[in-house]
Amino acid sequence: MKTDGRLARMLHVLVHMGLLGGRETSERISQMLNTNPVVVRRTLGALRDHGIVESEGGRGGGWKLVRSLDEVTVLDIQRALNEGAILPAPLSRDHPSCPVERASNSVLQMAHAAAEKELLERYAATTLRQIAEMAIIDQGKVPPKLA
Amino acid sequence: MKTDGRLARMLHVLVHMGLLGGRETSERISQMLNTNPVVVRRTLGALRDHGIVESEGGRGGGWKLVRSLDEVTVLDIQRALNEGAILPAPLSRDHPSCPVERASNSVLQMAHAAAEKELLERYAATTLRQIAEMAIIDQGKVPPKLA
DNA sequence: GTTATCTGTAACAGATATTGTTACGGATAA
DNA sequence: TTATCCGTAACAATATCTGTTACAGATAAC
Repeated sequence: MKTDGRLARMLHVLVHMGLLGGRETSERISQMLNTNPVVVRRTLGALRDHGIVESEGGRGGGWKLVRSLDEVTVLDIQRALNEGAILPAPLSRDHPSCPVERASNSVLQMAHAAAEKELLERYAATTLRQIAEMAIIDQGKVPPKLA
Repeated sequence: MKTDGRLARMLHVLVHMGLLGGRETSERISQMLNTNPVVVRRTLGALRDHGIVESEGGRGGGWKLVRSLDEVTVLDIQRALNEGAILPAPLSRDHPSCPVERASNSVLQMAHAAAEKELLERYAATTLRQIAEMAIIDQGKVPPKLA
């Protein structure tokens, strides 16, 4: 299964934006993410539609985090990127009326629901501020002069 | 993200095979799964390599469940199909030395590990027998004459 | 008002993974 | 010897994210 790296990238860049405070162009952000400005505009566009960042065109324009780092959770970003289930159960639909298929699907459905609940709780409990603080501590652990 | 339907399909068909008791051809199994015999041979081949089913070629050949329904868990099937992580965290690798990227990845890694642990526990606690019993009860709930 | 910046989007190729098909070689029992 | 069946290669179809190029529209500087 291929992983979707947008959530990790958005967490990364939003924390940078929150720490820097000002407006950043998609060009600069694309350098932070080692990718293309269009990819940045495409993905940040979803966050703008959910009121997490704002964009401004023209000279001096760019992207800015609207809410405080304390007010944004990992779950907020996840929901902005994808409204559906995070861990959809991989069910089969070969013979929907077959009791065995239904029982198999039911088992998978319940297990995935429990896993998703665990994931959602942690996503909801983690703010961008906490990530920023982890990063600052990490930075202190490995001073440039010593590492 | 596209889902991988092999686990659900294998649970479905293994329960049928366990209840029927005998040997089934990939042609018949493909009808249970509403698909192609080659898909069946491909997927059941992975289970054979893990000692869950056996295959025999030639006339009268086919596939047979080697272990009892009580002895096979959902986790056994999952592991036979895919040895890797079930819920790999979608991390970014844009700037591996950036503390912010590392902190973001760390948060995602821990959350997914917790979710996967929950999922594994349920997979390990569910046997094919339990699925078979659920199917039988389900069948009783909706008698053909009434449904 | 012209120009240099920036965003918004369409369009298309590339990578990856499962699924569906066809084709054919090899093995086994009647 | 023949009718079955598995094993596997090969290829197209599908789906999703990603990377790129191209261009239209908006905005501030001059």
